Order: sequence, then C-alpha cells, then structure tokens
Amino acid sequence: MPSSKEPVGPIENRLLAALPDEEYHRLQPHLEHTTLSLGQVIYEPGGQMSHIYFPTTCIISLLYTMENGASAEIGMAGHEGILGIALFMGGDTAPNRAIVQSAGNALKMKALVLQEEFIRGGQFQKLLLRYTQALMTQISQTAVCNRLHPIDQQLCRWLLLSHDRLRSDTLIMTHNLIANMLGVRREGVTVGARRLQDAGLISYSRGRITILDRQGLEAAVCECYQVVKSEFERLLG
Amino acid sequence: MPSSKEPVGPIENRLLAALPDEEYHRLQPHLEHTTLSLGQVIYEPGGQMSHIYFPTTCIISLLYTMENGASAEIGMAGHEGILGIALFMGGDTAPNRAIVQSAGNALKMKALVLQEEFIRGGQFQKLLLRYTQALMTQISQTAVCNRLHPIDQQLCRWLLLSHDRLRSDTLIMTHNLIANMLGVRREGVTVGARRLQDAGLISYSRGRITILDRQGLEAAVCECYQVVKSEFERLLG
DNA sequence: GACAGTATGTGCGATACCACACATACTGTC
DNA sequence: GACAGTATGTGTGGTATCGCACATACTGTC
Repeated sequence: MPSSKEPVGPIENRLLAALPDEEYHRLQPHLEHTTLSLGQVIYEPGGQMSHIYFPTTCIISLLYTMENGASAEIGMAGHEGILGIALFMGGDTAPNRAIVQSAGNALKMKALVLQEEFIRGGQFQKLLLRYTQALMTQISQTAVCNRLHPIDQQLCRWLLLSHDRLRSDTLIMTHNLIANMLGVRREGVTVGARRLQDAGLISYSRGRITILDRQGLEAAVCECYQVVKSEFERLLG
Repeated sequence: MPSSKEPVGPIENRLLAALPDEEYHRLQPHLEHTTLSLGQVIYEPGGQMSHIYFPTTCIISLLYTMENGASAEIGMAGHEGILGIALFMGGDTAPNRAIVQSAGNALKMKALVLQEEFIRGGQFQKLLLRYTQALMTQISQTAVCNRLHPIDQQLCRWLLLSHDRLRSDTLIMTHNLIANMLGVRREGVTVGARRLQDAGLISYSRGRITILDRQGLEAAVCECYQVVKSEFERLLG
C-alpha cells in the first residue's frame, strides 16, 4: 500500500515554503542548487561549516561516531528541515558528522548570509528555531528508543522516518548502513528486516528496500515514531 | 579526593553571570527566588510553561516517559544553564517532564518577560541559543551512550555530570531514582554502584552517595562525559 | 560465462541486561 | 525498643543482542 505523496510545489523545502514572500525573495538569490550523492560527508565533527543546507529530495543523517568506530544516528533531515543548525545557534563548528543517507538535491546558502538573515529576527528566525526544537524532540526520542525498544521496532521507526522524507517507496540502503545508523550489528538488521519482509511489510534485495505496507509498519512501530511526527506537525505543520 | 568547587559569586547562575551589566540589570527586577524540593515536577509534557528557571543550587532532570511508564533522562540542567528552552524556541508547551533531581534554589522569570528580552536579540539571546546548542550535545551523547555503553559507565557519567552541578560531594539519590534516570532496573544500578564502591570511587548508604575519588571516576567513565563537558566549556566557558 | 565483490542468511557460544522473588539492613516513629 | 517503611543485596532463569564464523546468493565486469 504505497502512500500517496503530496507534491511539494515549486519551493521544494518546507521551511523555505513557509516563509513570507518578502523574506523568501530576499533569500532566494543566495540559494544555490546542489546535488548530493549517497554517502557524501557534508560536515565532519569539529569542522568548519561553510554552508547551511535545505534538503529538497535528499536525506541527511546526523551521526555520532565513538572513538572505537561505533556509530549511531541521532537524527535525520529531509525536505522538512535544514542541516547546519549550529551556524545560527552559535557553535562555529559542526557538533557531529552529517552524511547523505539518500542521494538527491538540496539548496545551500553561505553561512554568512544565513547568519545575517537570522539576526534580522523575522519569520525566518522563528522557523529555524521551531525546527531546532522539533529536531531536539527527534534526538530525545531516539535516545529513549535506543534505550528501551527492541531492534525490530527501531527499524520500523527508522524506515517510516525515512519514508516520510522521500517521494518514493524505495530506499537505497543496505543492512550494513542501517546498522550503522541504529548502532547495532548488521546481522541484527538482517534478522529484523527478514521478519518485516516475512510479514509482508517491506521487500528488499541487495540494497533496495521497498515499503509495501505503510499502515502495517505504523502498526508495528513503537510510539516513538508518532511522538516525533506529531511534534514536527505541531511546530511546523 | 573531594574536588574544590570554585565559589560561583553573587550571581549564582553561570548564564546570568555571563550577561553584560546592562542586560543583567534590565532582567534582574524580574528574577524571583524560588526553592525547589527533591522530586518536585516543574513541567509536565504538553503542559504550559509559566516561567523559565535559572538553577543556582538545584539540579533539574529532563525526562521522557513512555506509555508503559518506563522513563529515561535525556539531559540535566544546573547552575550552568536554564530550564524552559521551549519558551524561546517557539514551542508553547513543555516537550518533556522536568523534575527536581537535587533540591535547591533557582531564579525564575515570567515567560512573557523572557520572550520580550529574547526578541531584543542581544547577548542574552546569544547565550540562550549557545546553551541550547550545548544541551543538544548532551542529549545526543546520552542517546549514543544509551545505545553503546554498559550501565557501569553510564552510571559514572551520570555521577560526574551531577557532581559538576553541585557544591557538595554528596548526592541525595537512591538507586531507584538513578535507575529511572538511566532507564534501567534498580538492581542494575545497585550492582554497578556496588562495583564503584568496592573500587573506592564512591560510598553510599540509604540514599546518600558520596563521591570519594573523582579522578577515579573520570578514569572509569566512557568518553561521553568529556565530550559533553568540553562542548559546554567551548560554547559557554 | 567465469570471477570478484558485495549483500544477505544463519548458527553458536558469550554477555549484558531483564523480570521476578526474596533476603537483609537501616531509620524514623510511636 | 518494637515496628513499618524503605533502601540495598543477591540469586535464578529468560531474552536480546553481541562477536565471530561461515554459507549462500546476487550483480556487474572482463
């Protein structure tokens, strides 16, 4: 049961689309199209952030990596949001790794332009802060879900969050990559994905995962998914 | 080896202390002393937030509670920070439960006053945003630590974070309460605490935990503690 | 169409944590 | 100083996940 995705319209990022005309037209000349490929690293922890990104068709993962190489995703950003929060929050450098989880396009803007517009304090500032608040909910819920819920449910949550940020029912993503996101073993993902496939919720093969029954996934997922989704809608809907 | 705590001075909250005189004097008449007792609930998820709090000697825990009653802490705020971020980030209601983890004092300010001052966009705004950024690091690291590190290390991290926010080497806190914070069973905390006590790092008895060897704890803790601490110092130090 | 590379499937023993049950010990109250 | 309430200690068996090893299967390349 593929979900029908509403068209996003000429402005393909929801935050930009929500701006008043005046502010959008002031920003628009500074927006630059860019295409991002799977696995591309946008920010390294501690590194400079030259641009802020408004994803349109791509998805970016926010990852923490431990000293021993283990990693876990703390949040993701797609066409509903932005990448590069620290630029207006006051950290000059990236607090974590950001990599492209799903290839696609984004609009980018120079850090300086962003910061000047942010200081003006209009609707743009309000939207950025509201988005940040929603992202904090996502991060928090990820923390709790990591602690309290089994892999299968986390996998459902991750698939649904990704699906919400895509125009398609197919994700290009191996079990290995998902394992890095969830901070678990690849085998654990294989077993979980197998169960979801046997239940008819998804099908997959060599790095392509297709969502077959979105309602089924929503029935199988833990509450964490809905909490995050509701909060995004409340703050930005 | 008790650590020597530097006196915090007449302005007992670091964020307030960092304000330029002019801004502080504008805010000062609106700051109201309040005493908070252990276990007191400051915010309920979804509830109104009438005030923002600047802890001086208390510690507040940010907790997420699941439908089944399981809970986990996502962050804590003491004299280095504030409670009530959503008030200036744009959510009108509290995103999670906030309870007093360590009894003590705080200064509180009416939500409206805070919001008016925030919009002025001075140093106050900058500090609040920087603090929020640091808190996001704390939440993220908690997420990762929950996923990847054993209880003993999480316990060390939690004790150190708490100790940093106290003027004393003694925490009033039962194993049961710590378990709620860490999202684990009470017995798990008992066993972990036992090991730390046997190692001479802490001692405890019926709800009083004393830090005996802070350096030892720092040697036993996972990297997560230092990451959070460094980020707070970088952004607010 | 052989082959290398990659993705997925599966089993096994070890470990960390769980739920539950219950024992023990301290502490304040009357 | 008996007692109730609470905090801590410990064991047992079950489950989820881990680390490792290896089998299998698909896919693009020459």
